[in-house]
Amino acid sequence: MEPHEPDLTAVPVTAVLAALADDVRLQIVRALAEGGEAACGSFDFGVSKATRSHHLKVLREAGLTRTRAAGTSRLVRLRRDEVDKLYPGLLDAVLTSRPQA
Amino acid sequence: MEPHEPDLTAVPVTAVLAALADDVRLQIVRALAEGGEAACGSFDFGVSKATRSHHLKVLREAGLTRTRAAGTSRLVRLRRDEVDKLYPGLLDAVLTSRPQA
DNA sequence: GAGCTTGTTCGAGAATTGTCGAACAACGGT
DNA sequence: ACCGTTGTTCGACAATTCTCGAACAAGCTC
Repeated sequence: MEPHEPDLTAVPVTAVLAALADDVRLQIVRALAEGGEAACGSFDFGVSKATRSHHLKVLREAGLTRTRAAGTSRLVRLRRDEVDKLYPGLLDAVLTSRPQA
Repeated sequence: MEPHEPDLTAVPVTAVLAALADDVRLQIVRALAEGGEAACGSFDFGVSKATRSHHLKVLREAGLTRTRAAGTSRLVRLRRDEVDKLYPGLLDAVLTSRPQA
């Protein structure tokens, strides 16, 4: 069972935007942008682990993250370079916005 | 009845992204970016006028467009400068992506 | 004023999405 | 081998969103 990490060019731009258009997922992306690779469990934003797993799947299938197994954990990281190359300014614009707006 | 055009800084970034994360609305934004101000009726992307009106409302309430009355029509335009200032690169990233992805 | 054009608003239905608990799977340590 | 930890998957339910036709409102023209 592959993690299903698509080529970013194959993902509709609306799917990328939709992936970023959620508070929980945006918090995950912010954490990844700031802290680099992190275990799934390190994201605790007030949702159940089932919900968190769902959000990570959305991000992964939108081509925004990559996941690799590490023991009993899974490490997630942002596909920063690829996203920046295909959508220059997108992540910057989203990430530098004050978290509250 | 006001058009309800919020200050862009008052709109959550997730709402802005969600507004852009739809095919019909993205086509509208593209058309506005390319052709400047346009009447609501000029957008014909295969949806009913009720649906089109709904999408224009979403864009307006996300702070992305402004609307002004002009006779029996309403002219819509992109708030390009404001968006670019608050989210540099966002519109560029979205608009320059080939329409099909 | 009658009639046409242009848009908005009002339900309502279909589809998608976010959320959860419970069950399952894989790994590591004792 | 057992157990605890870490995640994923499976229904299920609630909420949101997209879509439409019909009704309504406002403005122009005859």
